[in-house]
Amino acid sequence: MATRTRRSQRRTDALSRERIVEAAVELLDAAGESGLTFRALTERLATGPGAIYWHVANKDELLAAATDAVVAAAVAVGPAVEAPRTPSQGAGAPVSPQDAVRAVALGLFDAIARHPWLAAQLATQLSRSPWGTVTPRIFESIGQQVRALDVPESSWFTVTSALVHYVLGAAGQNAVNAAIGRALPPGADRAGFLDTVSTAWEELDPGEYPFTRAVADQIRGHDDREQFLDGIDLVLAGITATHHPRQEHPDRPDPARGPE
Amino acid sequence: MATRTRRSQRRTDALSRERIVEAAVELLDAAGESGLTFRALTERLATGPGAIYWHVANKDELLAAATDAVVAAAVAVGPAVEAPRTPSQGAGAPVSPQDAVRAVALGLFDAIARHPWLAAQLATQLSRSPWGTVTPRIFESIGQQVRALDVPESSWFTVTSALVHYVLGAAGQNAVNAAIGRALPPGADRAGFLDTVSTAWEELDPGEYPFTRAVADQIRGHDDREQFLDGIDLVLAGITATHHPRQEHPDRPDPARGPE
DNA sequence: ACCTGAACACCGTTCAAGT
DNA sequence: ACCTGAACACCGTTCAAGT
Repeated sequence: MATRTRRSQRRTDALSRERIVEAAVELLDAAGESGLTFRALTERLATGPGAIYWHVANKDELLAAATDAVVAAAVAVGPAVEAPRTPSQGAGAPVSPQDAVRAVALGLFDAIARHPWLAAQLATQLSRSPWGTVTPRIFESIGQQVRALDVPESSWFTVTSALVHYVLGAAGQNAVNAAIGRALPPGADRAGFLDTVSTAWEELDPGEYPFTRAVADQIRGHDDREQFLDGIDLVLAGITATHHPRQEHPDRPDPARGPE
Repeated sequence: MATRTRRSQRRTDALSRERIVEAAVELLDAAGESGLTFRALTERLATGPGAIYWHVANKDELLAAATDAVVAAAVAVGPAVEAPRTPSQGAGAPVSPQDAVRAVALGLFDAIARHPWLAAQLATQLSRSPWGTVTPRIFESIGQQVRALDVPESSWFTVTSALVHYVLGAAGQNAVNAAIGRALPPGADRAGFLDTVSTAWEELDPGEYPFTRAVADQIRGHDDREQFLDGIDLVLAGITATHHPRQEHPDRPDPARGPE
């Protein structure tokens, strides 16, 4: 399971931005953000630092390129394992727009699970340059599904933003368990870890943390992906209740100006 | 507006973890994550690196402490400006649980707007140690409001997690505009910036980005906080539709095992 | 056009020594 | 118990020189 140093890699051909980014992703996967250094990179690519600087401007650009490459692959492929929740019917079977949203969301979720450094990197990247390639890529892949959701066009931006926000927040936070699972000693298992967190939460100060203590037990045996999808469904239900033509939502008087 | 080097600060008294964390936050606010170095810290505190290492273990711990301090202040105070959306009625006026959720969410939103480094730092912190102080702090402050939402206890964990995920994702992404507003040249204004992004999105490849191009115009004149609250309301509407006792949601057949 | 690799400025961290 | 500050290993980046 551990990716060993692959000396079998062809090292004869010329350097390229692509190969550099690929190596960067491998280093990030293997040892996290601190694992990506120009020293390690030059060693793996068998060159000097100057060669790398010929293809990328600096480390920030390299990190951005690595993030973009992983995100691009994630939204292109969709979720790694099972896609829609409906039973398998063969490829090309019609899926509901809701299932399509879930599939895209799971694709990003799984990407963060496979590349734990992605969570913090996405936050950094998005707040550094929203006009970069990463934001439109994610926005587009989710937005295309929103269009099929029968939501009025004036709400497209708001609704898509809400979904993107949820996905990024949830996927980021759930990088937790992926990272933990990797770091766990071979003896301990996932259930044991959840138990540890649950116990830690149960021991919080009762005056300050009454709610967290009360739900601490619900952590045990909970499934990341399942809860992630439950959250998506919550947002989808909210979209239906709020933006569906034939339905009113009685909860909020809408004091602010509506879109457009 | 720019925080100048405050030499007026009393520098006579002893160092403390508190003072170090405070200085760290100031450095982070002034120059971002790269602005926090032990060199800058020792200069500002007029000591040597050894003195700082007596109080904090290393830079990671210092970053975690700074993050926790800012989050603690944010969830304690609530939003910076206006709290509930209802017209002011004096302190202690009854607020709906929905408004309470919005207030807590806005508190975190505003904290990230004031401390742009917080977004990436939260992602890093949460994925590094979910059992740390930051996660329970956020979870508790939102969860206490969820309890008032009339949601069955078996759903507390799922519902609170969904809200937390949304808030972190949205607030993180919206650090964008705060950072931009700061970095903008004095001549350009916010509207001009939004116009730039909007235009950039409109120039994306039509084949690859049809949806993003279609909504690019909706970026112009959109308000961060307003959209953030719209997203919160979407989740709240979803909660009402899904978890409220007297209501069914027809959308999803719930194929997975329910909680508990 | 693309690559080499020594050199530079800067960083986090340590530790013997002081009070 | 708390602080000093020189020293160390390591990092991102540059640049004159090669092909």
